[in-house]
Amino acid sequence: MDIAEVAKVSGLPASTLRYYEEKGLIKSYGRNGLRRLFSANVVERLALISLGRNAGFSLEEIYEMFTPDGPVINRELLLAKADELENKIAELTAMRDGLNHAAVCKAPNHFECPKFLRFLRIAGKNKVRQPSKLKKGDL
Amino acid sequence: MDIAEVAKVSGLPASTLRYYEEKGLIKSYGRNGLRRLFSANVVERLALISLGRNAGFSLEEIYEMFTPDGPVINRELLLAKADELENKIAELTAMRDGLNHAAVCKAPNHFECPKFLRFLRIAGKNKVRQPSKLKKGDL
DNA sequence: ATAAAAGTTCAAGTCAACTTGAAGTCAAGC
DNA sequence: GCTTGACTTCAAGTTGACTTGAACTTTTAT
Repeated sequence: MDIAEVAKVSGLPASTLRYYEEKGLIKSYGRNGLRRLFSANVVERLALISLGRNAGFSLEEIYEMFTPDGPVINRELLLAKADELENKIAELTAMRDGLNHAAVCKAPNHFECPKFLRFLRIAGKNKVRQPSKLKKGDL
Repeated sequence: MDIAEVAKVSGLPASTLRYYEEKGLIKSYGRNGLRRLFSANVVERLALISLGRNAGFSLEEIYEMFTPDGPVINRELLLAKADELENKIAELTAMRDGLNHAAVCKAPNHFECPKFLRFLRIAGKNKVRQPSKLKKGDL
């Protein structure tokens, strides 16, 4: 497939595909003249990347998950990431419940609603790192 | 509370608190000389902001969720956001399962493992917008 | 054979969400 | 009452993830 076709089926702009290739997240198997040639499985790989991005992982983290770390497969890493997701799922669930409640709650201000505060507290129990970077003693 | 105390209990740097105030996400009730004074409830508000950020919402989206939209409370918006979360939860769950499986899978390459591909496909069913912006026909 | 369409590189630009630095102001403890 | 350290503003810098533009090369359709 050429880059335009990959762009079409993946929904990602060609510029993004070049960028991902540069970062080592996908690769082309060769060239037709100057033009990159991609094999079909790149599409699944891209789906996985999008999934990871959507889940809040950085491109670098995703790269690490893809890459066998030395001779051993990165079993530990994958399990750790699965665990991160587990925590995040719990958080999102609490937030979803909080929002659904807030939408119908009669309290003048959600911070005065005990139910709402309870969801907040549940969410707070799973201290998950922030999306981007966080330094020193944050949270 | 002064800014240092809020920083301490929230875990966020003072610079972030000033930034959030500038963006209208939190407010100080007054000043002691130049110094901002915050009431205690700002801490819960910050927890909610962090939760939202962690869930992948932008500061602007979070601001909108906080702000009653005209005379009517933003019921629709909150329910829509809850729904977004619902989709995201499904995606994260599929990804978590995929990772847990990949960690123990014997297949030489996950893209050849039918189980793994199934998780990918499940995740793909819920088309959720990307974390940042996405244009035209993406995904 | 040739011109348009599509691809290429590389440098620079953009955007959100902060952080950092310089220069100044105050309040509190001694 | 004076220093010191915590705070202030404002402008500029940073990072990740891309996007855009200019200048150029091919492929492909006519």
